[in-house]
Amino acid sequence: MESTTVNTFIQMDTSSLVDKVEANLVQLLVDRKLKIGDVIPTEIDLSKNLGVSRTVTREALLRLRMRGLIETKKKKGSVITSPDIFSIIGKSLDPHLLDQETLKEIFEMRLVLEIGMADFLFQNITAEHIKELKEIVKNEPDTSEDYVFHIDHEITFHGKLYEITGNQTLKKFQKLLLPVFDYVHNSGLLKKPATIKKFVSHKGLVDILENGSPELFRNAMRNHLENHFLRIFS
Amino acid sequence: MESTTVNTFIQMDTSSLVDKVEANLVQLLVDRKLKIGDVIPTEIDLSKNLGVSRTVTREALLRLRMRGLIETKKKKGSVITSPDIFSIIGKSLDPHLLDQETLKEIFEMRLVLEIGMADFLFQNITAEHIKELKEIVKNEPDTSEDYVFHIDHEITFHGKLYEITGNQTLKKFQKLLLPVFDYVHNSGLLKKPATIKKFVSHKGLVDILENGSPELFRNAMRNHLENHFLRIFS
DNA sequence: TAGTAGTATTATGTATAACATAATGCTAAC
DNA sequence: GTTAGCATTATGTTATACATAATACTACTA
Repeated sequence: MESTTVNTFIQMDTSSLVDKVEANLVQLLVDRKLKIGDVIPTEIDLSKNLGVSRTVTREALLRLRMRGLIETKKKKGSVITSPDIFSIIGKSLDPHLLDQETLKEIFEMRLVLEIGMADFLFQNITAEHIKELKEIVKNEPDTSEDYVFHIDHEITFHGKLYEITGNQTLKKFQKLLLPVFDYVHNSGLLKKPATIKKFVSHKGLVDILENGSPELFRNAMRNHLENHFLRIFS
Repeated sequence: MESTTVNTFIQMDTSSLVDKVEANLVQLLVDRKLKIGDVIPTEIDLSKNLGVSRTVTREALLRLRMRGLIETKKKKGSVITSPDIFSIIGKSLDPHLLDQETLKEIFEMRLVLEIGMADFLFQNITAEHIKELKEIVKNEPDTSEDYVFHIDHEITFHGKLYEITGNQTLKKFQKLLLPVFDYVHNSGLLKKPATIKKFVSHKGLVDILENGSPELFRNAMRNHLENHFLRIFS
């Protein structure tokens, strides 16, 4: 708690006009006064009704557009759209601009996700899924020796796992982070393959999915991913 | 593959001037021509050098600002900042604008994360952490009967767990999703508490962290969170 | 009458100029 | 040496005009 005297001060409203207009428009969406598919008035109409210049209106609309709340077409004006956070983020997530520490942590996060997924996998998996997974890993070498990670193959396999969980948001999240993984794989951050005594391959994972338990799967996945992981930082 | 005739057509460049300027500036960042902390020229200087109007430059800068790549101060101009994806997302993540299915999936995602965290928790946890956790759960009732979830208490406890992992990105991600949880808790989406035979309390979790194993913790956490989870959808 | 070329209309995209405002630095008075 | 007050500067905001692309409309031709 601060001194009572200080607390009597009123916080100034330092927000700009654009801030206010933006908040105003978002509030309209939240209140469902405007629903998905609705077209919103033209910049000029909005400006008149809000009592601000067209410039300000434009900047506010630009922000909404960047947030994925509207789409703007020439002539027809803007229409409300359902925001897909992850695709929005994806557009402005440039791995080149992340520092090494963050990249490492994102890799860790992937590890956490794929270990934590186990229960959902076993809960949702079907014979059909198993079949598809087997198809994916068919041409993969059996042992870990001189096994070269092919990033595309990696993505296909692990992407399938995310898909099996049935959780669209999770899947989108993975898709979002793909460029990051891709970047790490292609940018010399990876060291020589670390040799782990007993490396679990994709085939091994599929086998466990078919015959094993969530517990077994978690350990196997940890082993599998740690092999990647250890390659990033000495 | 399409017909060869069609392929001979050259894709038109439909991007707007603002698009180009934005890409141009981002490229500068990526190429490390501009580093974190650097101040970038004034809008007027940029406009002159790029050969576009101040309007265009402003819009491009606004986009960079929304992407968290720069911060703008009056008078001093803009400075390059290290982008914090999650705080950016947070600003444009409004639970009110998400549909029920997505909300449910985000809750599932939390479950996945907190189960998957187990290994990292046991790897990083110290006696000091245990002490702090015990302090947090001190005033909590022992059994599950008529136990009322206090959202603040929830956040404190689970937030601490994220913190213990030592993964800043993970922690930020949790912080990002907090408004979503808060919204769900306060918006009537939650049904009556589901009665699970053997409910694991926060105290139970701390106990396992002190004396148990990752395996035990995962099962306990699953049990613990499912109690929340079952309250969302009938 | 149907179909198309050409024109009009309209709303966003871009440019320019001017003033408002806030943060910073400078100067002079005490 | 401190501070009030002014000057400076770069962003914030307004206003106006024109460019451009998408749509709607019109009239002409087969």
